[in-house]
Amino acid sequence: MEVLHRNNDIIIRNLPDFEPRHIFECGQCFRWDKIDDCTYSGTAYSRGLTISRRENDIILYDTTLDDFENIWRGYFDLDTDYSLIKSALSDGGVMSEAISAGSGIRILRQDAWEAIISFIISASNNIPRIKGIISRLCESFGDPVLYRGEIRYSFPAAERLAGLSLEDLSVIRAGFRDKYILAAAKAVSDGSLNLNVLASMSDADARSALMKLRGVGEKVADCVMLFGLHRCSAFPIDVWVKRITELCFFGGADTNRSVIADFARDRFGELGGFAQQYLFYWARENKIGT
DNA sequence: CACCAGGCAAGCC
DNA sequence: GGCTTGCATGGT
Repeated sequence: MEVLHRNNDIIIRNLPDFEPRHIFECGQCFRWDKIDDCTYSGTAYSRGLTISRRENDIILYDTTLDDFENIWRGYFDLDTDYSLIKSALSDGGVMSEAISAGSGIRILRQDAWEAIISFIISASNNIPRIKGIISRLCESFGDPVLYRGEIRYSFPAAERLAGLSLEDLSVIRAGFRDKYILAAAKAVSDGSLNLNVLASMSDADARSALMKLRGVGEKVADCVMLFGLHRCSAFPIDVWVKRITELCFFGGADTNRSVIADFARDRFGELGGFAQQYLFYWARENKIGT
């Protein structure tokens, strides 16, 4: 991986296993929008960015070497070798098919607080609407962020949301999830859920600490584990993953989520989260079960 | 225009 | 413990 800094752009030469469409359309994040087939633009860690693939190069537009090293290098998980992960998960069967479909997926290292709120909002919701609610949340309560002459908004801090009333929050139209958002904000801002401590906990302890929050069950907790804490053994089982695993590994039979979770732990182990993302992307791309 | 969405909590047995 | 039901809102 060779990193060049030209004008205001960062160019990464010959970066394999990186496809913006796969990364941003696999359901892990909600603040990136498609510009064209190879280009997405979004906001993370209070920074705007447009990122594009040109052949084997990745271009990060209008950013700095400091932000690349301090934010984007980690955010895009650039120091992880996805070729190793993919070959370990390949089975010559359905996993190889799924990996082939989403070969450029990477698991973003997102902010834990943003992941908590984003996946509380995701419950019984569809992706376009989740994005809309989060967008209104940031525009209403985040801080302005300037990028390429455009005003964007940071993800609002827990302390900011903790001071709101349900009526204040009603502008984002989150439905029944509004009270969960406020309760989580209060828990984080008053220290009853300390995110620094959470990051240092064992997987089991972190998961059960998350599940003490209202609106956080097993699936949402696993999404926060995987996307917000980068605990890569987590295997969130949503409707898509349930359908695709039943179809591929249980002969299409309706299967209890705890049975699927046990299967995933045995089959994928520490790579469960990667397997889940390839399966999720593949299932959605092929509209499995719809 | 019904149906359902990257579920969860509460209430039941 | 496992199974049902209500939940706010709007995308398809």
